[in-house]
Amino acid sequence: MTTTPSLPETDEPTARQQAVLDAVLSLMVEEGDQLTMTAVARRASCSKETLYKWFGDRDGLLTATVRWQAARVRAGRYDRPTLDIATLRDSLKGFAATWLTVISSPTSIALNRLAIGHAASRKSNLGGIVLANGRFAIGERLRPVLEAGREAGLLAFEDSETAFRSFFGLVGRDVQIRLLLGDTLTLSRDEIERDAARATDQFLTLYGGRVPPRGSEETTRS
Amino acid sequence: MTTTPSLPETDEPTARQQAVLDAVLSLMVEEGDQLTMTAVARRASCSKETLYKWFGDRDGLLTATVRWQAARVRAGRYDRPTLDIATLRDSLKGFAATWLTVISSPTSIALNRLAIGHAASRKSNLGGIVLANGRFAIGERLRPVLEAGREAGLLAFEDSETAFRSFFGLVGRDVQIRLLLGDTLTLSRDEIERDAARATDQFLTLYGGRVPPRGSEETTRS
DNA sequence: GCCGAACCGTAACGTACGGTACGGACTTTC
DNA sequence: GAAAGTCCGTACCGTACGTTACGGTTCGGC
Repeated sequence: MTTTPSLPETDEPTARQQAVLDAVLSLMVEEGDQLTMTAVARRASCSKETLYKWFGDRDGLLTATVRWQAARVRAGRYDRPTLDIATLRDSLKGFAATWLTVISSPTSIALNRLAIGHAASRKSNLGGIVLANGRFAIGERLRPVLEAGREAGLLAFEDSETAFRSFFGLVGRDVQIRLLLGDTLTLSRDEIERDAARATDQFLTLYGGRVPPRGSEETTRS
Repeated sequence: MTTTPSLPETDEPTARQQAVLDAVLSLMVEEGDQLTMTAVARRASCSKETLYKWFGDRDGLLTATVRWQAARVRAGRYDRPTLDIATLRDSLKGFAATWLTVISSPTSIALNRLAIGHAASRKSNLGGIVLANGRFAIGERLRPVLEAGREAGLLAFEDSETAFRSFFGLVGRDVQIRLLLGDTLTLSRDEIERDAARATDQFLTLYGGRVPPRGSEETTRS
């Protein structure tokens, strides 16, 4: 309690601090459980005293790590959706592929495992942070796309949130829970592209509006 | 290492041992993280020595608990599917409702959190056991239903596993990951019924065979 | 050249918890 | 009715790890 931690909430960590957080991430991916303060200090070539001065305590370090990774993932940006079906399909497919890539990455798996483990106890809701920057962030970013699609008559739904949740399910299916539980399941670039296309076509079949999804093509097959 | 644990793999635990395992489950749900051997002994009114004699070590106790809960869930049984669309729809809807009920139960949440936490380290794959008795078990039980539906011309797909994964996604959507991460999300009996019906109708829209899903009804709405 | 701040490496402390040992009580067996 | 077995309650041990403290080094400012 000598000094207040220098990362209260919002301000960007310094380059050195970012290096420490990257060390936490790499250690989390490689060692999984053994994420001890001593190991972090050794990997990051810094002293434990510095860790405590910067991040307060272990939870502070983990929280900063989650925020740091979230900020990195948030980097991607998406255009304003236009009004034709091809662009809409491309936007959805891009979202799906990005999402699959994220949830199947070792970093995401390790991070979600950590947050889920912490959600079991009460303190320091890493789970809430991960939810806000993962599931809910992508929902918010996809919403304008869906609503633009509806205004253009390409989609039909009452609640964009409900529609998104179906899309979410069609894209992710059982992938995330299987990976979190340790199933050895590798998604190649091609598989991700194919799954994204299939999920998008299925979503358009279910929620397509007055305009038929695409000519006379059938859409349920991959 | 004085005595070999009396629950090697297969045989049913005694009534007293079942009471201990139930104590573990209740403790897991209530206290989440603080699942210590001392706490289990106190809750179950038994000695730690007895715990170690019966279950070997902590992992043995947790493994036995997972198996015990799995055996309890597996109790449900399903009829041979018949050939008309109404029965198929009822079977699918029943599966969906059961699955939603299971994954939203506090016991399942606590158990999956524990298994996911353990999947991070190497030893003792609780994750594998949970996967085998959860995700994969329900897949195996649903497969004959799907294939009977295909043989009757009510469903069209190449791979039943692929079809099931889409059904799985339409049913579960983001529910499980949100609950695991600590989102406060309560599913009432009515909501589960409605979600199960919606997912089933959507699945039949995507994978319905030569016979149209049902008369002239639309199926994307809940 | 000197001072202080920042930081590294490491040793030390306190605690929590998995695992073990032991005494006492109750039940079963002969 | 005593010996043996089972199990409860509790004290104890060893270790791992979060947290703190301290000496030594580097570096910018004067």
